[in-house]
Amino acid sequence: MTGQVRTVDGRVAGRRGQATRQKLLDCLGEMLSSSPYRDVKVIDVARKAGTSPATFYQYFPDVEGAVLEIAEEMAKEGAGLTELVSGRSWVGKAAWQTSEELVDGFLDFWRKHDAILRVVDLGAAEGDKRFYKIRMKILNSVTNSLTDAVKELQTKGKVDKEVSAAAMAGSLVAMLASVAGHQKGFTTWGVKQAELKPNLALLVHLGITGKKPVR
Amino acid sequence: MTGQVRTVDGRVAGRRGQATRQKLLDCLGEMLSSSPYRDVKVIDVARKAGTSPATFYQYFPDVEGAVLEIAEEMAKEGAGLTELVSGRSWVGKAAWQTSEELVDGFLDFWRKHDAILRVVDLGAAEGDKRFYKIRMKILNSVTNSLTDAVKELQTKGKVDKEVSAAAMAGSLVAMLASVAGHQKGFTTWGVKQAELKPNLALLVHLGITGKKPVR
DNA sequence: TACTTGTCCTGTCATGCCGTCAGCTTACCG
DNA sequence: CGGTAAGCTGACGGCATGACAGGACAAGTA
Repeated sequence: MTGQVRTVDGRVAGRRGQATRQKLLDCLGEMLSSSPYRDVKVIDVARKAGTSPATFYQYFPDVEGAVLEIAEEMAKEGAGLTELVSGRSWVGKAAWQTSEELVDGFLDFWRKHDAILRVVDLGAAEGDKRFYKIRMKILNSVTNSLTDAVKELQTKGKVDKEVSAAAMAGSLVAMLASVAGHQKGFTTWGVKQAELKPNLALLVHLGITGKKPVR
Repeated sequence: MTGQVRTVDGRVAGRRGQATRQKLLDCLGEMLSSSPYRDVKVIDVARKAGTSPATFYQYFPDVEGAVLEIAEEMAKEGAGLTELVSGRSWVGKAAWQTSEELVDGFLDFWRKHDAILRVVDLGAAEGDKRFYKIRMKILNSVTNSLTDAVKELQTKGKVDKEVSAAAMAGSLVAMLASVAGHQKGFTTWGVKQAELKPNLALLVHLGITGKKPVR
């Protein structure tokens, strides 16, 4: 389905080529973690990978193109976030546990990939559809599951019909993503991780069920 | 207090100089709206302003420095967001109105300054303290007011003591900021502005008061 | 008006990154 | 061992960066 990995000039990448390519991606990932996106240069990535800029351009059209590649990879992993919601219960004590685990899982994922996610977020906010699609892919895996949860609670009459399930789920997920992206900021401001998580869980619970949690 | 506007080489900028400087800032602002941050070049800004790159460097150390300048200006305006919350009521029907107006005001502000806020957000996420400070200045104007509101409701016994007022306020504001930054994204995904706002207001209301709104 | 002073702008230059190409080296295969 | 395709890089024109010195300009002074 994905076809073979190809170089920019159309050749099929073999064993060695793929290794080089991967090394470049790894080095780019590291650079993104340590320096501002704006200052990441092709030549630096190449140097770090022990190769030349020309080699970089053999595999990627530009820095952005390579970032997209990394992001795509991460998005695949992000699809697994669905399991934080799907099949979970939103009733009684179980609902609280579901909320907590969702928040935990989400924050962990974000912390793990923060550098790339920053860039994806920027690209998406700037209106680049490719980045936006990737961001969607990750967030939707959670958003869709949450939307379903709300809808189900609505059919059971446990949540007001007026609530737009999609908007609610989307807002909650956006909140999680934003807070996750500024976790360091929160701690600097004096809010500790320990009190941040329960409050996020509380908001999730309130948003989905419309009620205070039973702990 | 702010002292005089100075050039990079220490001279005091006069009438004409300040005009040029401002023009450069304006043009930079426009460029940020129309092209990715990574691709904004000094030479383009200078050309757009009808001057030369050398002139740009007379007033700013680099693109980032100029962006900080614009952001600082915006932050001053952002301080006015406090009024969306301070002195408002969080009881009964008034609480719902307060929530709605907060969401409205916030989204408007973000839409107005979206380009520059994107960059500030990125800088803050990357750990740049200067950008982080600006982001704080804007968000705190709302966060602090909201924190006070929660604390007041807590002393009246209307909100659980366990809730961390700061964390709750911070999370809600982060949500608003994130959703605001991806407004276009939401509409693309099929969530209309009309249903987005009430749901955000609902979440704000739930988060602050812990109860469903009375409309 | 001519002169002086300090602000303001730009031409120019060395430096460094970008992105491409031709050509060399390496690996694989019959 | 030759052929073929993959893999890599030196080299190059082009462009942005950032610094400087010097010229243009406005305003005050005699």
